[in-house]
Amino acid sequence: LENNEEKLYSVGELGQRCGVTVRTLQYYDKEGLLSPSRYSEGGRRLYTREDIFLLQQILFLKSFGFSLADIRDCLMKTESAKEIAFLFSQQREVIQEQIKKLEGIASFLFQVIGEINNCGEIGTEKLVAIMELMQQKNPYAFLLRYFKNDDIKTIISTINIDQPVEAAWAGLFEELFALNRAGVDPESEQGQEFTAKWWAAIQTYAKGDSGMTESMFQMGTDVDNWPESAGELKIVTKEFLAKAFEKYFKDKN
Amino acid sequence: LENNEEKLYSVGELGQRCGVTVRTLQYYDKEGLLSPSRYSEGGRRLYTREDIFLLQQILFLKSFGFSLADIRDCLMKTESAKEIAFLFSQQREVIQEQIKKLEGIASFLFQVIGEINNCGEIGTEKLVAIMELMQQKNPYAFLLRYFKNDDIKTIISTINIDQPVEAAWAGLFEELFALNRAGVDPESEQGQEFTAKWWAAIQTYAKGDSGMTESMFQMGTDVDNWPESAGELKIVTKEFLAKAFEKYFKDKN
DNA sequence: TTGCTCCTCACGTCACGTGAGGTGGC
DNA sequence: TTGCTCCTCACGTCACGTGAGGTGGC
Repeated sequence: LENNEEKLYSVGELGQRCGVTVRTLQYYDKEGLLSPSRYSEGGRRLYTREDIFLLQQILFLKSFGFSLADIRDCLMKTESAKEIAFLFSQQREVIQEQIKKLEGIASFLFQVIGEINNCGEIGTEKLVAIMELMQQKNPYAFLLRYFKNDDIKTIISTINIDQPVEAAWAGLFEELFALNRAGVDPESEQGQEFTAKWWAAIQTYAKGDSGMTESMFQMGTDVDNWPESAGELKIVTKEFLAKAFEKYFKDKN
Repeated sequence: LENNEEKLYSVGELGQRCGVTVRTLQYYDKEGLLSPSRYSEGGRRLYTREDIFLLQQILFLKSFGFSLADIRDCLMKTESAKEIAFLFSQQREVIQEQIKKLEGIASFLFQVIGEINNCGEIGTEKLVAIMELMQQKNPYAFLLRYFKNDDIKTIISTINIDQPVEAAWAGLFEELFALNRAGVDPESEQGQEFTAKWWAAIQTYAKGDSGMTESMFQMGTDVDNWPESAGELKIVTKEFLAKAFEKYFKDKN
């Protein structure tokens, strides 16, 4: 109960919000995957932000089919915000890969449906082909290498020395939040000027990352699904960026 | 060893191509999920096309986290090609939903990364927000209703009475295969004329299905990942459609 | 004080994995 | 005949689920 103490979560609270049961958290504790850094006087588990980020990593890796034993070996204790940002960008890349894979399956299904409607039949081998596509020996094994490597922290600190791109984005985000707080209209001249800068940054940043531009296009469309705890980010995205880009693209065409 | 017998798979063969072990197929048999419709003289399991389509349904539903008990109740024995086509189109819709969800997560991650680089910190609640997004109480429960309903077959037969859209696609596919077999150059006038028709059909068909257009844009880009057993479909898509659309969009801009 | 959450055993379960010992099929 | 696949028990395991009996905290 100190003064500027950060929020702590109990097993039940955390479980509910993250979609896991109390029993699961107790099990992870017993197995040494995730032990809470604090306990109440009565011996109850209290999870800090560090613990929660570990849980986030666990659930992410688990969703790609890794065993708890594998996961245990490559969890990364977070010491700086940069490290978190780095791991998040890794996760985003993996998700982008997954999206591509699913798009491949969807388009193949579409073709097969067309062929069935045409021939009135489907061959055994085409069925098998679909299943080969769906399993596709998970190409995420590289994840373990990425995460397992103890040098990651060194790599990150190296990267940090010169990263003009990251710095540029930090500046843009600062500006975005400032504009929103100042109540600037996203459709105003000032708002549209900022939107143009943001768009230019996307174009630069998305270079060589085909999924990124799409990801940014999608931005805003899914805001309604974001949970309440997204906080200011949700408001800024919905109230400012969504409106700003709507007008921006309307004017462009 | 009859004359026009279709290809049969043994446990090992099927397992290898579908990414499951022999033991798994034996287990599914014992549990009554999937028993092969034929056996060799020596009592070995032989899987027909019907069985394989059941396995396809099992693996698809399993990949969305359903238990084998749940799956057992809603497997659909396929009696007509139309039924297979219908179930495939359901699967494609679910995949499209999944893609949307992943895109939402990716864009949210991107925003959070930006905020971290800006503030140099990430709040506990924002971490939790990411996890709420990632779990998102699987919205695929409706799948069970879709598949479980015994009336599905009736529904399908009803739909079949008037389906000008499906008929149009069947015609287009027929034409596509014919053109390819006739060795028509996709970049020729005849080829481009066909491409325009195909594109128009996409525009119509994609109405109200936001993922569809994207899915079709992606078409061709992932062909290299398609397995060999995709057969003529792979060749037609790669050799004809991919080339045809490349030129088509080049000319359009 | 009441109701809810959380605690630790401990046994159960789901979906297979892993040999053990024997047969089928090219 | 050899090597590989496949067969059926049967016990093991991974990641929890499910009470059983008791305590913590607003």
